[in-house]
Amino acid sequence: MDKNLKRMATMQRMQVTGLELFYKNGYYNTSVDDILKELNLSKGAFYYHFDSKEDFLIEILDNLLARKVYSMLIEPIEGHDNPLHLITNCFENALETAVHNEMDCGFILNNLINEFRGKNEAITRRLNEILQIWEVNLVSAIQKGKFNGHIDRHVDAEGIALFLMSSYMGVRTLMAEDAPSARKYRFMAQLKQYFKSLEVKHSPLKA
Amino acid sequence: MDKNLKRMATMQRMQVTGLELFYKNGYYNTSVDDILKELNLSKGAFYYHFDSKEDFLIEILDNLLARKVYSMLIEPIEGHDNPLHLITNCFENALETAVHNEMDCGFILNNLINEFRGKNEAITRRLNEILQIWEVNLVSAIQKGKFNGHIDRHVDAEGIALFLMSSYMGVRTLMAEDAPSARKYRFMAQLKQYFKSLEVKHSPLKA
DNA sequence: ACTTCAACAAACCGCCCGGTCGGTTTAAGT
DNA sequence: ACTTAAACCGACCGGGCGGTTTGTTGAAGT
Repeated sequence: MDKNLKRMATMQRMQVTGLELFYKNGYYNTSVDDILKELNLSKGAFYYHFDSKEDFLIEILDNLLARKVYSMLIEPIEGHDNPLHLITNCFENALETAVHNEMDCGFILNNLINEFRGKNEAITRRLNEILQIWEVNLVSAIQKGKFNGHIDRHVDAEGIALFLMSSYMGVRTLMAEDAPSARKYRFMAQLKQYFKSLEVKHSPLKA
Repeated sequence: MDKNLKRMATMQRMQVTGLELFYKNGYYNTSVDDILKELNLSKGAFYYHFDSKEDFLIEILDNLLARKVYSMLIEPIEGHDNPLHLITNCFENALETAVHNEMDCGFILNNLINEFRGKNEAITRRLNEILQIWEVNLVSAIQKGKFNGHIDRHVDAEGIALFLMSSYMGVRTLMAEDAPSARKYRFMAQLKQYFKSLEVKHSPLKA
């Protein structure tokens, strides 16, 4: 179906620039016209493809944001290597991407969550679902590390996951404000320091 | 001057509810009318006391937010005790306050920074100033701890401060989303774990 | 008693946004 | 060549927002 192809292409274009502008300016401060102006399209085109601005956002969350989080933060930590190494590399790459992003506006999931909290239940739930998927995968990676002998058996996997998510979300906000490269470097150093305390304790007498 | 007293009282009331609503709904999604409706005041009263909505916000940042951050996050870590203990207690209290806050909407400084990034230079600068004051005080507390022998001399004070600010900002966002009490508990446990790795290394042979 | 002015009320203005709708173009099917 | 429907255009509407202006009140000063 050629028609269907064009339809999908146009919808995709709209969603991509929509996500960009929502990221840059927030949802409520981005008008539908702003998005359409960027694409040289009209309002008729928009409301032909989407029911409403909110429906548009939901499509973006499911089609683009969820996949983005998965490919950048979840998929890289899958595998059977030491999860602390996997997570370190994953964060390193994610932060490096942020550093090189000319217009870094922080962690978009964090921004959207803050914007919709207490204002739109449906959107908030969807955003939290993405967070939960991230959390679940972190926890299971850590537990796998405990089982495989990479991580101390006594640590709290849920606690570690929460600490990782918190610090990542926070540093992304701070990196967007000032000195992204320096802050990334400092953050990664402290993360490694924290991870060292989670490794299995080798007998000090044996060393 | 009785007049001046009343003037100050009205302005204070406006600022307090203004901060509340900006915290709950964000700045751009809170209309001046919303604030005035809450106080049964008119727009005339508002624009008699303040030049604009932006001027109003700046007054709030200087008069209320900066002091709030100082009293909750900076003043408690001043002193000559072990700064790791001081920071632990400070975070414990700050997070406990958030847990008991019926309408916790995360860390307001984080929310405002995300909302104004790339949109209002003057506001963003003021918000960053508050962050910097926090950072400077964290750094100096840690350095004092290094000097006093509470903290390992080889650690990077700026890195620790950044890591603390990041994780705090992040966990406040996550606590506002779900399971605040459990998340606070888990977070504090991991923070203590991290802090352990920063303590002065006692000779293992001596123990 | 009269003036003065801070303090507030309320109507109003211009702008912008989300959403609608009738009309036009494009292209596939026959 | 004609039909049909998808894809798109752009003027328009209702409502809400930030901000202004004009008018009213009430207490202090003389």
